[in-house]
Amino acid sequence: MSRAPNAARRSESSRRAILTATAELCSEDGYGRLTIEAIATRAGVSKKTIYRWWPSKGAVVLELLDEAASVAVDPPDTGDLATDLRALLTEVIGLLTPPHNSPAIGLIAEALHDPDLARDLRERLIQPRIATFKERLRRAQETGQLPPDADLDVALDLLYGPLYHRMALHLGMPDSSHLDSLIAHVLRALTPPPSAGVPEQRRESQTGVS
Amino acid sequence: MSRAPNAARRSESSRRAILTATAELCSEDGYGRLTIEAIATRAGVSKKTIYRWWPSKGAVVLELLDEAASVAVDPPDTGDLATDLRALLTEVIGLLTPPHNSPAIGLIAEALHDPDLARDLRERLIQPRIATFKERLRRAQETGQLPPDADLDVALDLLYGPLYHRMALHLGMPDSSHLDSLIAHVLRALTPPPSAGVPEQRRESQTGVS
Amino acid sequence: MSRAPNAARRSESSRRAILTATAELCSEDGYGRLTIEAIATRAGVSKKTIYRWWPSKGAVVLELLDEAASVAVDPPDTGDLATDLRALLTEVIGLLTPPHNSPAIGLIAEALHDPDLARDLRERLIQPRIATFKERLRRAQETGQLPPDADLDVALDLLYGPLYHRMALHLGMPDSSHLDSLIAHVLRALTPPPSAGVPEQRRESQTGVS
Amino acid sequence: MSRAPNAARRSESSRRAILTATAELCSEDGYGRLTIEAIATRAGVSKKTIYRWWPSKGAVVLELLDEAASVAVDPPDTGDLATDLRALLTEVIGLLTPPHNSPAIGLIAEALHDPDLARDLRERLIQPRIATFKERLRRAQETGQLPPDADLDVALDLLYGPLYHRMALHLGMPDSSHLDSLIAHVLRALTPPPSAGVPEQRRESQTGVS
DNA sequence: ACGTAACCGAGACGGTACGTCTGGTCTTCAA
DNA sequence: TTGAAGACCAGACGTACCGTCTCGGTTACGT
Repeated sequence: MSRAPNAARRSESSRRAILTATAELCSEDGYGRLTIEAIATRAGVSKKTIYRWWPSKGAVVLELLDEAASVAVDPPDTGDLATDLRALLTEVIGLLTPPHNSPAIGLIAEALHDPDLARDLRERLIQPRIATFKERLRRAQETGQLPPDADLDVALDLLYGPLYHRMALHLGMPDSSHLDSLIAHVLRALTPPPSAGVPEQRRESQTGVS
Repeated sequence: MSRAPNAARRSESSRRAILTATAELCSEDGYGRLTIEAIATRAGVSKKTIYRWWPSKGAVVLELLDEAASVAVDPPDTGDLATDLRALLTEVIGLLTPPHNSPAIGLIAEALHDPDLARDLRERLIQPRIATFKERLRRAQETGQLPPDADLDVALDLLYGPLYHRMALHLGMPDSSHLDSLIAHVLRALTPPPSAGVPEQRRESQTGVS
Repeated sequence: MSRAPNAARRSESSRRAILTATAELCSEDGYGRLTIEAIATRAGVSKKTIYRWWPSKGAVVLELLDEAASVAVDPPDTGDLATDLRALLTEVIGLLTPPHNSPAIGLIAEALHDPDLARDLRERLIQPRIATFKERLRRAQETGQLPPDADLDVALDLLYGPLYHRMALHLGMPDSSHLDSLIAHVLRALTPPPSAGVPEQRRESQTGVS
Repeated sequence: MSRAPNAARRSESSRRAILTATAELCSEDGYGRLTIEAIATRAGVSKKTIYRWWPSKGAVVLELLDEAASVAVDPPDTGDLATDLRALLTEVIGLLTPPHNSPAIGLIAEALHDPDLARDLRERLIQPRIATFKERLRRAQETGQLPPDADLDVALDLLYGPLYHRMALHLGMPDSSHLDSLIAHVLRALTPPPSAGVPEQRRESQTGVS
């Protein structure tokens, strides 16, 4: 019969101390070494206070990333699709490229056997970015940079997929030219079978990249 | 100054018991609940014996998968590229689709913060499959199903990437039609910009898929 | 510099609720399981309110016993000393014989490492009873049932001592015949060394018992 | 399904370290401040190791006292009963008179709400001393210092009772003259109603005390 | 009569210690 | 002289209460 704590009376200073301590410890020792005990000690906070507001250390880190992300709800829009996709992918590459032991990677690892955390991760971090991504593609359809019937879900898979693939298998994130090549391939895949002048349009947008 | 154990005197029956126990426990409780202690108890083996031959529980599971995989070194070759890619991807989908709590997923999760395990995983399980995959693409180039300058690394990223993407974010494995669509898109991406009869060839291979 | 609360404004209903809840919890789970938190919850009272008026859970229980005790200030006096001593001892036996987990015993246990509580316990529960006990013996001296120079402190020790001895070591409270025997021995101890007809006097008083 | 640990393989050095640490902490901070955690830390031992062999901190302290006691199985026997009783009682007074925060008192307090510990305490510490005490009285009966039908259980109650009474109520241990007086009274109580030369014998023993 | 002091409920907070768990190492003993 | 059995150190886990502390709301006194 554990009743929910009263969020109104929550101590913001404790919350801040916890997130700060988590960030520090995470960058010092890596997500793997991160411990609720250590967070509590570093933050000068009772373990109970952490457990009161978060179900697991993963949830704390998720909130940390959530804050840090400060999601740009509006997608970048320079007018050139490839450039904007590059920007979006580069942000994710940043999250998945550990200087040491990335919190994002740790979070994904933990979510792999914690369905609750997985759901939170998806809802709070991933879905907003997916929406942003699709919004940009939708604009591209409006401007004719992409055909109106292009499958945006496939685009999502093809563009983000490689990053997770490489993360999961420790294959190294794509460098700048890999990235350009990937984007070019995917844009080509999304264009309709060659019939008329559509390809020219695509080529124009690619030209804009260089 | 820990001396290496003498592999020649290793007890094969212990090894078998350990792997069997690991398999059982893994399918009963899932990788997450798996414990060296539990393996030792179930296998009737000392913990020391496990630590003597494997550095971590991940390594045990890796060996388990390695055996079970008995990789078909030769790629499938029905003559139709899309069909064969489908077969290759479907195998991976099987590994990444947990009936319960897949050992493969657990292994990937653990490898995310264990570089040694990651290396072993890559060398023993992943690279052989990548080689097989590329071998099939190379044959496709020889038969003209793919252009000779197609970037096989990009193909790898685009085809396997989506699976890991979906695994990592719990988005659900692609179903049959998703898969067809992905393969079709990727094959289109790999063909050169429309100039000659190549597109026809591609369309043929797509027809073969349906 | 915590100022003393104003007793005049104290809420009697809270006090009652706290004592009632304490009594219930004590009889349900025993003194050992009793916690301030549980009392507060059961009584529908803030923990602060308890701490405002009592220094410890022991103090609450002490007040509970104090109320329940409703000390008979006047000692029993049937005219027969042994009978009256029996009555006095029987009351204490009742307190120290747990049907379950006696609050009195719990209180004594806690007082063993809480000097403040020990003092309160002595002053509020014990001393009045000792005074009553001695008052009865004094009357016995006046009526000649005890010699005028009988050592009343020794009598106290000899009569109550066995009860605490048995409580402390879980030896079981004396039954009816033990009790008679104890009283008889102690009365004999208090009589002066045999010189004249004194023994007869004692025997008379014993006869009065039947 | 917790299997019992194998006592044969128990580490004597750990056991010693634990008991030593317990003794130190007990005399430094008192029984009340004693903590399993602190014992483990001080002893350089895992908490698990303590819990493996003892059910509670009380049990550890009990074993400590048990060792320290190294009970003299043979009762003192100077030939004078009162003198020997004095010696026996003085030993107990020593245990129950805290220089600070006596382990024995803490143990008794804990046993008051821990029946298992109470049983152990009785069997390992108390009963042997009771047996020793009664053995001395039995010899006194043989030498005629006590009547053959003296009730030894009553003697036990009357002699040890006062000590526990005073301990429980923080009344202060009896000083030397109190003690003499108590013993004298009890010996008188154990002698039969005056009829023959017995009193002389008693008086002799009393003389021996002074 | 009305401001204000202080009690009240509620419960979040920093802490301490609990007893359990798992990981990896070290010791013992039987074959 | 190996290897099964398992005790050991280490320390994080999540829980239970502790006693302190705000926070509004509500008496009830004192001016």
